[in-house]
Amino acid sequence: MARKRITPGKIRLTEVAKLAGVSPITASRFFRTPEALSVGKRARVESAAKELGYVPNLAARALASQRTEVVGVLIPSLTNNVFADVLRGIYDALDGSRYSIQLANTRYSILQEERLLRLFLAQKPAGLIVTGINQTADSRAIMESVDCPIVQIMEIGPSPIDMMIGFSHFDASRAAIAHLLAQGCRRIGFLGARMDPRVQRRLDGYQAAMNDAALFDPRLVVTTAVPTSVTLGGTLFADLLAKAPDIDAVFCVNDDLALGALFECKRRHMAVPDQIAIVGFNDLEFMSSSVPTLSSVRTNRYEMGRDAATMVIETLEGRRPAEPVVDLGFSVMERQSSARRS
Amino acid sequence: MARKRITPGKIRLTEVAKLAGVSPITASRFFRTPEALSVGKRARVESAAKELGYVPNLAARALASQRTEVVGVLIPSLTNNVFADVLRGIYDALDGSRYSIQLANTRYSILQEERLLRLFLAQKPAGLIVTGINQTADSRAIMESVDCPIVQIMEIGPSPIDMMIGFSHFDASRAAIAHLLAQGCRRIGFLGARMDPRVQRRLDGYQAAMNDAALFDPRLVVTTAVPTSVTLGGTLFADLLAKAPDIDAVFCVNDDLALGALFECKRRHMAVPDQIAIVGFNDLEFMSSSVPTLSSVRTNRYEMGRDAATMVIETLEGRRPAEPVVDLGFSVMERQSSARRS
DNA sequence: TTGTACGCGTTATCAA
DNA sequence: TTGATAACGCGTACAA
Repeated sequence: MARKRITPGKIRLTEVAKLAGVSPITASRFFRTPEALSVGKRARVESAAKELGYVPNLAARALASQRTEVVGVLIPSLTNNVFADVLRGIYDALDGSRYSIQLANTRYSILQEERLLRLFLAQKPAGLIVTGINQTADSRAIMESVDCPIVQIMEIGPSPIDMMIGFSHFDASRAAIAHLLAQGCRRIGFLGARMDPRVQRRLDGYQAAMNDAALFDPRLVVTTAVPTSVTLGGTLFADLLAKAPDIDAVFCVNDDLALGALFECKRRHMAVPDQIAIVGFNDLEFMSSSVPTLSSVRTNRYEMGRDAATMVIETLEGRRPAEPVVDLGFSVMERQSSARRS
Repeated sequence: MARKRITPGKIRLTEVAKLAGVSPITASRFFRTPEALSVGKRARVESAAKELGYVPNLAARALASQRTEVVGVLIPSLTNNVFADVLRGIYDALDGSRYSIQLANTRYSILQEERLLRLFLAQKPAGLIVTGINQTADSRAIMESVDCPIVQIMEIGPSPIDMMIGFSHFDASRAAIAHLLAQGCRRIGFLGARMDPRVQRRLDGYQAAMNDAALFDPRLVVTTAVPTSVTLGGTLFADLLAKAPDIDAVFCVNDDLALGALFECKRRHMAVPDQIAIVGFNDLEFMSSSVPTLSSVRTNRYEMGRDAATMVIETLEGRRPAEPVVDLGFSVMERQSSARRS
């Protein structure tokens, strides 16, 4: 009853070891800790592997070692430029390392996120990078019980699951409003799209700043759950003007909306900044080259991704970061679109 | 010498099977082909799995079955909006399915691509989606010897490795120039950044169209290897004006450059389209809401990603697409920026 | 520094 | 429809 499966042509570690004249485990060590081999055997295994075109079987490795070298990354959107920058940072940091990335898209749904989390964990990831601080209770419980470094990115808050890197969207938004107030603006509109948790906190920051100045008026706020776009910026700005024709400034929760608002101003022949000041959020590349240049709140997205990945690696290698929560801050980039002749 | 490793608390298939009162293989079948079980056992295994909180071990599964359910995706850039749309299509198509995605970034390097390809293949992917038709000879050889569906995306050409979906960048570019010629433009500049193979083919298309009209002049062409940006669009346009002050139109290889050129025109108080017509490429969302609206060549990026993923799935399920090469075409979106009063 | 023995958790194969 | 057996390819633990 020879119901063996043995595939004959296949190159396994055993084949490499045989050709090199060593035991399989020695060949195995060559790929993981080459410095533990004598120089002679090291060379023999190396050339044998090359000659046979050996490709390690990652599944077997993962099964035997009970771990993998993939870092799971959960982000809410692939389309959003903001995450593209974060991702670039993550890929850059992990590129030279032994770790690879498993990326998934939660589509701004924490239920979806929970599902993906379970999927990821079935693969025993080396580490995890997740977006934001609003997870389901189950997600949190799962992550807290898992034994791998986890970094929450994009924002900071109390009680990190493990580590955290980001900034305060509330403070950033409030700083943007403070800038507009300092420019002499009083009727400052707010344009928001998608309204995910971080955008919501920007709205909170706006409201706090306006309340502090005794200038808050609900008619100044226009939001929608619709995903953002430049076109939407124009639409929302038109809505805002309809509700509050006397505005002298508008704060947009992202730069696409700001650009859309600028175009809408052009269409209506409204002068920016003299008639309407505009401030965006994220400081995408185009903000500094539009006409007029657009003010925005710069956030350190690339650094966020890069450092989050680095925190994972450092932890895996036993050098846990001293500070589990990193505030990357932000800066208000004051440009022509909000330069009022007070 | 009992150096067993047996972890006690762990829930394996065996535990589930024991609780359900069936053999492990029966429990295994429940997760793969539930309809092959009798109704009674099916229910018993199901409740046992739920009760124990069983999570399948993907590494063991991959090792035993010699395959995985991940589709590898190789793209040259994460920052480029163009790929964000393609990715969204891929994720959307694969989302409901059993397959997950392994994404890697080649950074526009075919050597990097080859390295990543080897890495992916060590995981025995269910399928592969790669960008473009310019792979190294080794990459091609590797892919041709692999037994899984492979789709090349973004462009089409002769001799697909397996399947292909995209469009002709040469034709698309030529169509854009034909449009400008039809508008009465004669001195049509060309702005190119990054100059990857597909951009190069757009340049070829431009040159062919201009030669056909006996209007080609090397001074009209400005290119750089630098990655694209809106700011760069302004810079390149300024360079073009310096070399050829008499241009009456500019074709930009992407929309960021086009927007940058538009802003540069504003800065110089050059009327668009009356003095300078502008046409971009890709038709990103903002093109239709700028002032003036910007003409562009629309490409079906989302569909490309979605259909590429679908082709992989169909092939895996035994329904191989009738046509291995799919041309998604393009369309020239004629907007204000190129509407000349002939 | 190198090797022996065996387990990792699942599925393919064959038989009933 | 169900089950027994072995195999998937590698790493861990321990010994030499």
